[in-house]
Amino acid sequence: MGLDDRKLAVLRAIVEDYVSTQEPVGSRALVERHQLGVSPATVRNDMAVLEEEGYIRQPHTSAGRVPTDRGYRLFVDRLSRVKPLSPAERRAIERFLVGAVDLDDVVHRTVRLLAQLTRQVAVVQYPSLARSSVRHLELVPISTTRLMLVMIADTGRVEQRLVELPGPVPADDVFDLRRLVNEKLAGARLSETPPLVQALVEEVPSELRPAMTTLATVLLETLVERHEERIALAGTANLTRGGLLDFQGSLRPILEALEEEVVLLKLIGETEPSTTRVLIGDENEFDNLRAASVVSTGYGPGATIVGGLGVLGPTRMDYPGTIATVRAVARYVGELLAQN
Amino acid sequence: MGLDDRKLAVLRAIVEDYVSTQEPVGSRALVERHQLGVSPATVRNDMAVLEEEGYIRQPHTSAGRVPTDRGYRLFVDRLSRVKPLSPAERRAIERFLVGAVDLDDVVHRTVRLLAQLTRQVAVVQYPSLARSSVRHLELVPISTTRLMLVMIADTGRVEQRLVELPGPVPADDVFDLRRLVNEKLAGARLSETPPLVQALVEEVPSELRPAMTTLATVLLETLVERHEERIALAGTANLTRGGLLDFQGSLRPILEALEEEVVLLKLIGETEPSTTRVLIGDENEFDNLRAASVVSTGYGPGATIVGGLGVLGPTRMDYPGTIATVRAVARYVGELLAQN
DNA sequence: ACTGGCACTCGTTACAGTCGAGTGCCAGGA
DNA sequence: TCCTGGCACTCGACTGTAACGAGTGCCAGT
Repeated sequence: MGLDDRKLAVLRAIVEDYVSTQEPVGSRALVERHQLGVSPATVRNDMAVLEEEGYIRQPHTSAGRVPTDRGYRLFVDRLSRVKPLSPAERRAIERFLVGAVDLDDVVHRTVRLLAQLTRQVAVVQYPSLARSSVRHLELVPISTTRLMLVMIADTGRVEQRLVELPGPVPADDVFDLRRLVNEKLAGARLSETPPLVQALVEEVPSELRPAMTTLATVLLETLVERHEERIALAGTANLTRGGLLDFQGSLRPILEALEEEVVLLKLIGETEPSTTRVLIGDENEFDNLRAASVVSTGYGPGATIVGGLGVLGPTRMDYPGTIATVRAVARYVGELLAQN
Repeated sequence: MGLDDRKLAVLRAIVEDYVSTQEPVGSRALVERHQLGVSPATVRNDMAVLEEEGYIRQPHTSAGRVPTDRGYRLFVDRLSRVKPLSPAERRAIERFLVGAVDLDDVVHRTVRLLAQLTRQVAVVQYPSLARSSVRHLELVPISTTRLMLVMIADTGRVEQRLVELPGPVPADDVFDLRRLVNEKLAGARLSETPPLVQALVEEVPSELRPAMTTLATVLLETLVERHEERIALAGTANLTRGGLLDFQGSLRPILEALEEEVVLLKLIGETEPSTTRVLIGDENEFDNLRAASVVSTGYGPGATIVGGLGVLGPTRMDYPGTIATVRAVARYVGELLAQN
């Protein structure tokens, strides 16, 4: 059980070397590249203990050692030192994000930036509707029996839906509907709208009742149930970095997982606020992603969190660097959002 | 030069066999699996000619033959028979597309459907703004100096942009701006708006002039220059089908190309109307896609074309089947759009 | 508690040999 | 003239063997 300082140092050295060389690391190489102050034989003894405890393993009998998921976990929790961003990286972040023109633009730039800086697959969740408030609802007549409903949230998100009315509704009535809906809902948190919408249907003058009823249905669907979350993805080509060694030879399961919004949301959807979350290997719940790690965090204007972002890569990844980058990008995006 | 009927039949047989088995096909196997009515030796002579003409080649001296890009081209142009969709496929298409609730939904369902049916990477271009008309422009005040501009196109697309006004504009003025802008632009084709916007700025009452000027800038940017085209993608996991044999061992270049919207647009952006376009191997202009083929076509309500869709896969693909599917899906989507 | 030394394991590489699919070519026949 | 059977040849795929070497575990010595 007892892992003295040197054993921890050995584990750290193994992780660092393996991450950078991608090859199992042996005892001799270790003492050469790090100042451990002991001989290879001693290191071997330490390694035997580390292996017994499940922190490292040998791919085959006569090979060096490789960290296990558990080893990475220990490394991340206790051994990694914060790696400050290089000035070049800071500059890249700033340069990349100025000039963003609307929310879509911000999200797209962010996700590309993250992919580029970390050289991994980047995922950015649009500001969650659940955490947004209604800024304005617009009703645009398409024909006498059709409306386009446009919802603008305070986070900048815009959602639209076609509303098929039960019968023709004159322009004046549409005007009234718009006013009523906005009076009641503007400023409300999305998550609090259902009772308000319900109340609306009941309060509305009887001639507007049928139209309002269908409108309410669509509203609830749009605001609460459907779509809800959107996601942007970039850098899938980075999966091919490191040949086929990572991901045990097949990108198939990874690519499949990346196509599922639900999966991505679970991965980067923020849970505890403002912490950076690291999921290593089989710590995440999806079989397809057993060979991958995810580093994610929440972002938002000021202290509030409106969405998550993160990256996905091989378990053999540069955790300190990636964590630093993810955090930095999240902070910058938050500042950017605060300006709007 | 002269390719008699039998030689063409041989080529067709080679393509069909290679597509289904993924292995170089030899003369004996050919006569066994197809009723060519001649001996292997004869087929070998024909093969020699086909090879000389560049339609097939041998991976190595003692192997069977494999079609070249040129061979596929000839096959697609002259040898493939139309493959009718199976009833199951027809049903899948219908089932998949009913219940789509707005444009985003239509596009997403379509792209997933295409990927699923063809088992390849599917790409769907949103209805091109260039081919859309303005249905309505909405101005939503965010603060006294900020507006959210929302443009709704007749194709269902909705674009939004934040407008930073040069100074505070009272609500009444916003109201006027909205009316003016809609009077002038509603119904106009997007491509025809620039002069109209220009005229607007000049005609507007002087107290609205500064606001209208910035608004005009943003309008032009939104309507004509920026974003312009959007794209949906699905089925990247299908790239891993067929092991690493397709795409000469590395998905890297393919994945990189798929991340570039510009590339995708060039590939599936429709050129001549209503034709199905097939780009085989190096016929397309991107080095990264030398090992891939693209089947694409335009779609739109009725006879007009508003966007493109298609699939990307290995040159060794089932062209007749893929072409049939792409066409069918495009037709259904067109019908769906016509209903709105 | 650490170290040098040593036997051992086992994946990697190189090389030789066999097998067999597939070819090109030629001489003979319809 | 065109097709066919036959035959020698090529060359990749596979198999078996041997040498190599990185790395280990263990033990005796300091």
